[in-house]
Amino acid sequence: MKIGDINENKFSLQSFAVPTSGTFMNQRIKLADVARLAGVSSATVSRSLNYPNLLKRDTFKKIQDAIATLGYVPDSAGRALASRRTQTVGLVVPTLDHAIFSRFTQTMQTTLAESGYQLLIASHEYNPTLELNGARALIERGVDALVLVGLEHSQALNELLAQSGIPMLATWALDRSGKSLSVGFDNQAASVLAARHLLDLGHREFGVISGFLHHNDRARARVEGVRKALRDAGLKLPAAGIIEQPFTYAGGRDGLRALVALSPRPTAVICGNDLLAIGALIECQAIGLAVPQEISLIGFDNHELASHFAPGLTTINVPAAELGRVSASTIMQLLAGVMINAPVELPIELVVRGSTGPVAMISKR
Amino acid sequence: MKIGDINENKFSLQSFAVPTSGTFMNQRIKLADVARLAGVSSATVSRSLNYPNLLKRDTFKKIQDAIATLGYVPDSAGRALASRRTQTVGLVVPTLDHAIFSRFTQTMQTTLAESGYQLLIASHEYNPTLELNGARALIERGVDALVLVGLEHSQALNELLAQSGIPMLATWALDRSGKSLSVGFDNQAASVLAARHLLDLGHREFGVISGFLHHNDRARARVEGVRKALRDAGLKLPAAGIIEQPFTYAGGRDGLRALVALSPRPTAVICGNDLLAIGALIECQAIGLAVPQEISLIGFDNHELASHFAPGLTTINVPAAELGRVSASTIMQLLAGVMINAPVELPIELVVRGSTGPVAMISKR
DNA sequence: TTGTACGCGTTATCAT
DNA sequence: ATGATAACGCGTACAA
Repeated sequence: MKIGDINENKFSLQSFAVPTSGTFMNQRIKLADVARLAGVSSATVSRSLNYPNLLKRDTFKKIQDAIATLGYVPDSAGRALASRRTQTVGLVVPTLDHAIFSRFTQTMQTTLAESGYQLLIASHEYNPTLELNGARALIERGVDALVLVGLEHSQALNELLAQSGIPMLATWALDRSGKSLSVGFDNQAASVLAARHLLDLGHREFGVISGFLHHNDRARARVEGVRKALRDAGLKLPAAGIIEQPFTYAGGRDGLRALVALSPRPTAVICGNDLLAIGALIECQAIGLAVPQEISLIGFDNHELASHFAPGLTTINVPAAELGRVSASTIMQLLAGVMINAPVELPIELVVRGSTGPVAMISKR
Repeated sequence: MKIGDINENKFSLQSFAVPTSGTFMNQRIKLADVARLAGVSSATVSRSLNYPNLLKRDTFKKIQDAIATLGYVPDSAGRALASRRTQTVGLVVPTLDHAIFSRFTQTMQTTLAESGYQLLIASHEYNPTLELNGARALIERGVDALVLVGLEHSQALNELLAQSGIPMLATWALDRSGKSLSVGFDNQAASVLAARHLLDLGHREFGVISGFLHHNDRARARVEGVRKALRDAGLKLPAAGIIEQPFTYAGGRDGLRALVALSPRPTAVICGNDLLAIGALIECQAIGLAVPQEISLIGFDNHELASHFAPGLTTINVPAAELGRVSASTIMQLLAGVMINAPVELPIELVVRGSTGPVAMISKR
């Protein structure tokens, strides 16, 4: 082959680049170059990429060889423009700083990558404006689908979603109304489970350490679950018994300190997530309150850590990794044209631990 | 205006879509539509997007109005194809499951978003093949720059990077050779600092709990630092004193159990990251070893948690969030054409805590 | 300051 | 089974 064969209108002195050469070679190779080297039309090369089984074995091989020798890499911009799809999924999360969301993101990314999809992320730190901007940015990038956390969003975001017509998946919650497709679990039922368990143990005075309820429908559902379970038992959760704190260890410590100052003092405390629960545990330890002998603590989310150093803690395990996997595959189905018309509910578990390990697993499903 | 004005070749019965209408309206609006409504050429609309100050105030306003009424959203595929840039940065991390990397990712994303860039991520779980695949996928997506963790990569990945000619940034490490641009800190110097501190306290028997050293140049550098400090003091780190464990709490527990079984038993233990350090702490607590009275523990990374429940732990604070910020802005500079020819080094700190809080902060810079 | 016209790299439609 | 060619939506010389 001659040098000029590569990109008809350029002339270059270097011997044609093999992929293993780390030398300078920035004349980007395109589909047409491959076609010329393989002696076929560019349409055929394109087909070899997208519908390989439409080609004669022989032609396919020739093209594969040409691609290899030239080190051709398809350009996704051209591809996106022509095909109107980017093979890209957008994810908007509150933050990656919480283990549950980073774990969720991690498995989503891995699962999508297995199917050739890439993940574009944005985070909003529980700020609706940032959430809107993030979603808009991802939509502009042409994501084929968008994954959001929770059901409630700003009016502007809902409009943007409706207008863009892009497939959307809500996660970490269930939309029973059927207005949007959702994959998640029942936050309220989970804390009902927790509160019932504590009621069964004889507790009557409850406290809740929650994250900020504003702009967080999951957090509100969790508090609501406690309220409901108590109401069903003829009890009431006093307003003072709900402490809103930032999702940090320090928040958990402060929350517990506030609760033990109440009278009557709660004997049972339900924490909105793992950071809060562990913070509360640390504070108990610091002020010499035995868990669960003197005070029962239930924490949401994944408590690998808590189970190590405070075996008495009861936890509600939230399936963050599983949620990522299921969300990703649900998205893939959507994009493949499969109609899904019911929320996908994942089971949750209440894990009651004695000093030596789990003594009971109560599942909600 | 007439309905047919929007997209010359289509006819639609609906009144033209205002952005606040959540109705069906999926004839995507393009630059030319805006141009027509504003009564200007499409070139002018394009300029209003990219070089607004080249326009007459008046023209600009007209175009803004048209954009607003039509709810126009630029298509990044067309833009990328024409401009050869995607306003997208790729990040390949080992995993988002470790707090340091998710925190790093979080701040990178936020910082990039502030400048209109989006973040595409891939993770590889310390598997070089997955790292290669991830990088390749991101490059195919046309990322304007690529951020990797560490300096050592597979031969194939190095070749891919060289061939693609895409701007690359190495993070979490420093490339003093100047072969690649890097932003990070000196992992080895950090653990020298830690080991010296322990030597000064009179310790002579050392142990190290590390992550797996294979395919992890940062972990190797950390162990090497301990070895070096001991060598300088005329001591030797025995091979049996280096325990490789998975980066988990359980790994830390197992590691500590292995170390205390040695004879002579180490009185000083340096852990490769926070999960390992906290695991080791938990194990100390479980077997009734007082920290730091009976055994001194130093852990890498961010120990907000450890500082809460084990105030005696000395930590090497790794600036994960700061690293994300600096990495992002370094990338932005690179893309703006700024030449950077030295590694960007971030300071690290050894935080020595007494029972009530920090008693010393030893900085390395 | 604004308009004209072409090209970016790929897919898809229609032939053959 | 393969080829020719017209989109896809935008940026940017160059011209005016």
